[in-house]
Amino acid sequence: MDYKKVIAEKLSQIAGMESNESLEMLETPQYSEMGDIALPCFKLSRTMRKAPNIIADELKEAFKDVSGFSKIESLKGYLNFYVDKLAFAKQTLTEIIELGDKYGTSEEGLGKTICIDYSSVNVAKPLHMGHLSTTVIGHALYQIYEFLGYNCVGINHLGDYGTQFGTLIVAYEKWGDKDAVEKNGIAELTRLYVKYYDEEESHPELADEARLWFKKIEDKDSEALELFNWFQEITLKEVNQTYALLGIEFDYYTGESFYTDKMQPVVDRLEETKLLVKDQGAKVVRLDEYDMPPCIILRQDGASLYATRDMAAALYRKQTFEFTQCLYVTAYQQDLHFRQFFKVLELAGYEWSQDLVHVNYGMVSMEDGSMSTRKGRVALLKEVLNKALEKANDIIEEKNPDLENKEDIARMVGVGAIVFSALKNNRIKDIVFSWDSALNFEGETAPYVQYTHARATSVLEKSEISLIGEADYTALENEDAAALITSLSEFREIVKSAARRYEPSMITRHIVDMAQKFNKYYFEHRIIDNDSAEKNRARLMLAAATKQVIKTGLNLIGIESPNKM
RNA sequence: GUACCCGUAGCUCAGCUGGAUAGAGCGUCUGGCUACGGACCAGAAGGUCGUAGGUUCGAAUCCUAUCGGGUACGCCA
Repeated sequence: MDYKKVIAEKLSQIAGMESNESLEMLETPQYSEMGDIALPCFKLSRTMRKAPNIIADELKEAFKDVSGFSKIESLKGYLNFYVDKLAFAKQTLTEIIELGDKYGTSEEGLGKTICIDYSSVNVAKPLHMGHLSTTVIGHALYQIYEFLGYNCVGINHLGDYGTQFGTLIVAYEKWGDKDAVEKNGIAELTRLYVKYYDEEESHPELADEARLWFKKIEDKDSEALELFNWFQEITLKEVNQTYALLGIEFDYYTGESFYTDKMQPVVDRLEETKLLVKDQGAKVVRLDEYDMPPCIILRQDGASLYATRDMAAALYRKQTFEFTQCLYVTAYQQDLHFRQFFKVLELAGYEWSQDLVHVNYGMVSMEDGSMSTRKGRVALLKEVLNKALEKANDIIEEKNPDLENKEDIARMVGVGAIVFSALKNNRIKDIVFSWDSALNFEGETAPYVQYTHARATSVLEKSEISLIGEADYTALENEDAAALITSLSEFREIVKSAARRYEPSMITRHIVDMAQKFNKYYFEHRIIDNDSAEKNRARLMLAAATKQVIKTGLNLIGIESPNKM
């Protein structure tokens, strides 16, 4: 039963409004003393030409016969509805327990496909902290949309195009060693890069060689391609270990180079629509009308650019996957780029350009300055994860040394802590990486929530009463239980909002909210007690429902829920 | 210079399409394990919601201006 709908329908009858219009007027009060659903009557006072408090009084009478509410109260121009707690508790808990991990799912996405472009690792470069946000946000959105019934396509848009790969071949040919690369992977490739740039200072002619090698890659010269593919293989093998640790898999690893032969149609279309104009030797699309600098499509030498490739990729994805939306999870530094190429596609007549979404996020920097590969200030993602894992392990040794599968649990907790910290705040916020806060396991953190889950599990295991059978929900007639049940029931809407706003942090925060309310309840009330089996059952159902929703929520943001820790 | 983003407690942040008394966590101080897991719970202290106008019955939320911080602005990605 949807209480808001019931109220909205009745209100529509009385005030003669559309039902969605009256639904929008309803809100959830800030304080539970003011009821569960509130109708502010201020706007009605204009059309009804009466004082809000009088309208509220009158509506109170009109709502008298509506069932499902234990009390309806008129207060200071608000009409406050108090839902029948017993019925609500029964409905919410039985629903969660019956649906299990399906609770919160939806069919809104059936038959729709969403492409998610995230993580975008560069060939021959390691994953560092700068990749954390895109990787975990993208993965969370993937999980969330799948949960809502969408078909998701996860794409790792590899950075595998550019002269840099020519330089890498030069470096490898001159100073490289097959075994060293096989053995040390990306670290060795990075060493070769650095060596190259050192040498280039005194031997500028190396740059010509690099350009030549890159040209060979583009021309699909077999020797060049073989080396390049090998570098890619080495890179993927290594980064996949980190992805595995995070529990992430991609459907496609189609990088920039994949689109090199797919750009002509884009250029042709821009020519046909007369959007492409020559400017200082380059070909651009002017965007002055839209308060943006021109979007460069072709360089003076005729070579394509970032925007050109991204447009080719968008076209390809539209044709291949027929997406209803295509999300790009990249940092806000690229805001302009996305606004530009979305606009160019729109001007070129691709009406689906409005389905392209730049899911931007803030930058990660180190405490002692900004993140820079050259200055060696990057924290590698795998190092951060390993450190968190060690910390989790230490805590387990200290608090629960007899725990089984310690390594597994330490992985879930340690990795969870890092993922959680990246999904706790709104995407747009910049993050200053600090070991202290990343390795903090108390308060609003993954371990806190996981601990709550383990606690609920523990109680459930301890009890011998089955969840099936008559339950006496009067055992849950207290503020703490009511607050928890409300929070659990809000989960569905939270998931939908998180999807609508591309904001996984909404889920993260709600999980914390549920955990806090459970812990409060747990502290104030016994779950297993010496009263009737029916009362015990009601309280156990509350614990079971909490366990379920926390687990589902954590899963959506890519975090596991250990039963013990 | 232009465009966009951010500004809420000492710190890190919530606050949905404007609604009643602005909320968490961390840190500080204090208290709580003889019953289901103390990675927990409770209490205290801490606020001109950057500033100034405006719209409104009502503004942290919308508009304008302004200050502070950030990002991006043609042949890199």
